[in-house]
Amino acid sequence: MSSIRKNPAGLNHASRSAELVRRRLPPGDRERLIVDGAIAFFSEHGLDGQLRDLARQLGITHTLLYHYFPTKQALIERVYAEMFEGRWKPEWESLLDSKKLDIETKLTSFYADYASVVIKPDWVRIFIYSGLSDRYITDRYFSLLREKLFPRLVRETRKHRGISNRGKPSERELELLMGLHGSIFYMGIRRWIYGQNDHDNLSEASDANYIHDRVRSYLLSVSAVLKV
Amino acid sequence: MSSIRKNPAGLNHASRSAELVRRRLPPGDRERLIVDGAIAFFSEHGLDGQLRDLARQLGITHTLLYHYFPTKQALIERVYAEMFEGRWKPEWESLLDSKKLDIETKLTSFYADYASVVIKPDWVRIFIYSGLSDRYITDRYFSLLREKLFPRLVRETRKHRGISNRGKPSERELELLMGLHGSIFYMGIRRWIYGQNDHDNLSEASDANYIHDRVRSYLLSVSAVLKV
DNA sequence: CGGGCTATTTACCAACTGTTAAATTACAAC
DNA sequence: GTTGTAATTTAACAGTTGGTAAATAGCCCG
Repeated sequence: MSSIRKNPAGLNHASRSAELVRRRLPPGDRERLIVDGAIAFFSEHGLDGQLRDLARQLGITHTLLYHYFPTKQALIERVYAEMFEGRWKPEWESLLDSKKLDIETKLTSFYADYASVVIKPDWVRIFIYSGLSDRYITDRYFSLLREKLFPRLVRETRKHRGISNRGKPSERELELLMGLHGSIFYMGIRRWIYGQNDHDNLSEASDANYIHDRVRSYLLSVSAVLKV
Repeated sequence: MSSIRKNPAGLNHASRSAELVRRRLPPGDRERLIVDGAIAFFSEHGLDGQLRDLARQLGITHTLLYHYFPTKQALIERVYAEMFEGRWKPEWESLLDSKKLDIETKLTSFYADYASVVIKPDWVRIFIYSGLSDRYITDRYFSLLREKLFPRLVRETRKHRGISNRGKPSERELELLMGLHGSIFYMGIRRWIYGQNDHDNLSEASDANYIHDRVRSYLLSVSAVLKV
C-alpha cells in the first residue's frame, strides 16, 4: 500500500492538459465545473459529443459524470436550462414598454443588448444543434419570443406607422419583422456557425452600429412597404 | 440448393418498408439511388448519420455502399458536390448584370429564384450541418458568393444610391447587404431548422412576396441609412 | 492520527460503427 | 439451359459509446 503513489505521474496517458491528480472537490464545485465544461463542450462538438471526451477535457473520468447526472440527457437538459432559461432579461420587456423612449432608441438598445447575450458561440451553436435534432430548446424558446417579444415589436411598429394595434398581426407584418430579427441573429450564424469571425472590428460596439443600421432600415421602410 | 428460396420472406427483420428481395440494378441506377437517398438521409440525420441506417432506408445492406463509394467521406463529398456545386445558376449573374432591368426587379427576381433553390430542407440542413462541423461546404460556398454575388449586389446598390462603384465596399455596406441576404436565408432556417413550416401559406408565391418586401425595404432605406 | 464518508477511478458490458474479406446469387449472353 | 460477371449479401473485426458495479483514496471529523 505504502508503495502506491497518490498519482503515479505518467501512468495515465502521458500528455494531458494538467492535472492527473485525483482532486476531491466539494460536489457543488465539481458540478459547476461539469456544467460549465459541458456547455463549452457541447457547443463545440454538438449534443452528440461523447462523454469520454468531455470528461477528458475536464480532467476526470467519464464515469464521474454519472455521479452527478444520472444520464447524458439529464446533463444536456441542465445545460439547456442554464443557457436559455436564465438568460432572458425581463428588463427587455420593460424597456420596450417604456413610455418615454422613442421607438428607434427602444429597438436599438433592445437588440444591441439582446445580441450581446445571444450572439455568443455557445448560445448560437447549441441553439442550432437543438434545432437540427429534437428542437426541444428552439420550440420552447420561440414560444417565449412569441409571448414576450414579438407582440411588443408589433405594437411598437404599429405605433410608429401611426395605425391602431387592434387585430392580430398579419403574416406580412410578422414576416417583415422576422426579417429584422433574422438579419440580426444571422450575424451570429455567420460568425459562429460559418466561422466568419475574421473581421477587423469584432467588438460589441461595432455590432451595435450594424444593429442600429438594421433597425433604422426597418423603421425607415416599414410604413411604405406595408402600404403597397 | 433448390430448397433455398430467393428471399425467405420474413427471415430478415420483419417489418421493412418493402423489398427484402435482392434486386440487381445497373450500377448507374443503384448509384443514383444511393446518392439521392444519402442526400435525404444526411439532411435529416446529419453527416454523422450511420451508414447502416442509410442502407436500411435504401433497402440494401450497408456494405453495398462500399461497393460504390470507398469511404463514407467519399459519399459525403459526392453529396456536397451534387447539392451545392451543381445548383448555382450562371443565369443569376447575367440577370444581375442586365442593363435593361431596374434594380428592384433584378433583386426581387434573383432572390425569389435563389430562394426557390436554397430554401429547401436538404439544402439548408446540410449546409448548416457542414457549418457546425468542418465547414467544408460553407467555406467553399461563401467564396463562391464573395466572388460571384456580393460584388454585383454592391455594384447595383451603389448605382441605386447614385454613387460611384470605385473602391472596395466598406464593412457597413456589406453588413447592410448581409442583413438583406441573411433575412432571406433566415426564412429557410426558421422553416427547416426550427421547424416553423406550419404557416397557412407555404408556397413559393408567398415566399416571393415576402422577399419582395425585404428587397423593397432594403432599397427604400439603404441610401438614407448609409448617409448618416 | 485513525476512521468513515464519499468523490473518484478502474474494470467491464452490450450495443453500435466504419470498414474489409469472402461467400452468394441475379441477370445477361451464349 | 449453362455459365460467367459482378451486384449484393453474410461474416467478422477493431474501435467507440453510454452506462453499471466494484474498488480506491482524499478529506473532514473526532
